[in-house]
Amino acid sequence: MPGPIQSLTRAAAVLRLLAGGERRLGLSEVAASLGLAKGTAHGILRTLQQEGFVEQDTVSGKYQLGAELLRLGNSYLDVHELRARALVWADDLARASGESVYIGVLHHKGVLIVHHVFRPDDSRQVLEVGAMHPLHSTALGKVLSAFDPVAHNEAMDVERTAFTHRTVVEADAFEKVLEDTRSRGWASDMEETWEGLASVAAPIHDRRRMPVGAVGLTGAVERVCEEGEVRSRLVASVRDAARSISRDLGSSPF
Amino acid sequence: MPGPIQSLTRAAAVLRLLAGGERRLGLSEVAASLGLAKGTAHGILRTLQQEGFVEQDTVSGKYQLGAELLRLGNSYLDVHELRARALVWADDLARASGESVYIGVLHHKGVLIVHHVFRPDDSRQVLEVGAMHPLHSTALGKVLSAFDPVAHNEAMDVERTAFTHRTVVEADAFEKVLEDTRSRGWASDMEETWEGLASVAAPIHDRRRMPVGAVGLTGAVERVCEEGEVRSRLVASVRDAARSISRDLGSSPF
DNA sequence: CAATGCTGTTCAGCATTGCCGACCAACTTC
DNA sequence: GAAGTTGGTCGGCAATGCTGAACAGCATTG
Repeated sequence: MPGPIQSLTRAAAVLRLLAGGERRLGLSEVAASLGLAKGTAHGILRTLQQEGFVEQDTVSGKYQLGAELLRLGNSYLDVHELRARALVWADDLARASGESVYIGVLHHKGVLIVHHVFRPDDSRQVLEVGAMHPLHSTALGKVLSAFDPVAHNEAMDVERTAFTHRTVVEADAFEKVLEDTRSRGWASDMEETWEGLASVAAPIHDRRRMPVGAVGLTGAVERVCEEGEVRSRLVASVRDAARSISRDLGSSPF
Repeated sequence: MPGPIQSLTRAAAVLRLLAGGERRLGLSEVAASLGLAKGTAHGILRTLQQEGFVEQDTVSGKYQLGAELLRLGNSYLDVHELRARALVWADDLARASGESVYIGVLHHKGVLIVHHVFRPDDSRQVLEVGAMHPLHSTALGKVLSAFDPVAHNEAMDVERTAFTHRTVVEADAFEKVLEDTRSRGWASDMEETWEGLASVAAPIHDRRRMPVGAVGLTGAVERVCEEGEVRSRLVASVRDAARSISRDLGSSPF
């Protein structure tokens, strides 16, 4: 395979750098962080700014991500077939379970949330579409790691940080979890990522029976679990939703 | 000002092209649409793919936008100061009014929605964050056009399409609408964009009293209006919210 | 069933392109 | 006011990436 275009990979690195740090970054910081000459970095930033991918604070001169990225990210969702098919099923699942519902796909050693339905009550919640969740500690991540070979490799490679004392970190133990997930067809997360929160998820397959994503719900452990186990009613709802979406995508049910 | 980087502007054009068409595009289509040699287009696409900005359907070989854009768009929202400050106020406004609330900023001859709170009932709604609304027919757009000189120019330049029979299209009449908006400090949209929907919006100013965005609500014309006029209670709520956000941004209230 | 149009992809040669690093101007901070 | 910053610019060199043609895999077509 021929080499990639230098200026493009550098521009992508700039965007990722800007996405990483919370605050705005100056030209010199960008150049130094990426090991580029100031002139080079400036050329890239100037072009990205003209295209709307980057904005410059007129007073401080520092740079941040631009609005065009939001627009393009939204367009991505529009063409995303899995998401489009899953919309109504996710809604039903949220209604039936009373919990927040997430749909995620594998992306860059993590789970990218492509759809999120709020828990159907009036509590204040923040939308997590576009956010990344860890592969090794969430129900969505475990499902992907168990059924998608690529995700499996990435999950084993990545450093599995312990978010809580219940997080499974050790390789052998984690592999065991994935085997269980494969055999029973769904995964759970009992306060392994966030204290007090539990989640359940099941895999979504496409027409060629390849795993393309996962659907799951998350909620307070007191509501989701019973005697240390996930309520079987919720497990059934999640698996039903996953099957329905898969069928919508053309996967035959048998 | 020195010239922009060729390959970058071309890559941006590719992304915008992919964002425009609903369906996936083939290499040849991309190359032809942009007037590039096939080899050139392929190099750009290949690099964008490696960076995750573009994905290729393995079976058809066609290209579509990639997941990384969603992630970056999300990061954009994280850094967006206006949005961060406005979150709670938008929530309160939705609660008080019982309608969906939008926050928009000027972007590329339109209004980019950076925040959207669902109408507080159980109806099925689609999140419009990242979507573009027209400048000349929505309340948000009119507010921006009235108070932001840049938006004003763009609104006058752009071709104002008539979405409904009530849309104000003609230049003089539109200018009149903007003057009214300026004098009373808020704008409305009575079925000028979508049949049956009305909206109200007010401007948000930053610490230097420059207009940086707008906040508004949208709902069924029967609920929002009364005897052909927007309910004054809703107008007051929207303007209060706009003032609160502006104050949060450091704009002095007098 | 082969011919013919597609598709995406590769490659080598050439000159355009954009990278580099020094330089400049405008602000802070001593 | 000097010595740091900062972001921004510019000329010259060569590495870079663009071009256009040729390739391989697939469908549809004659």
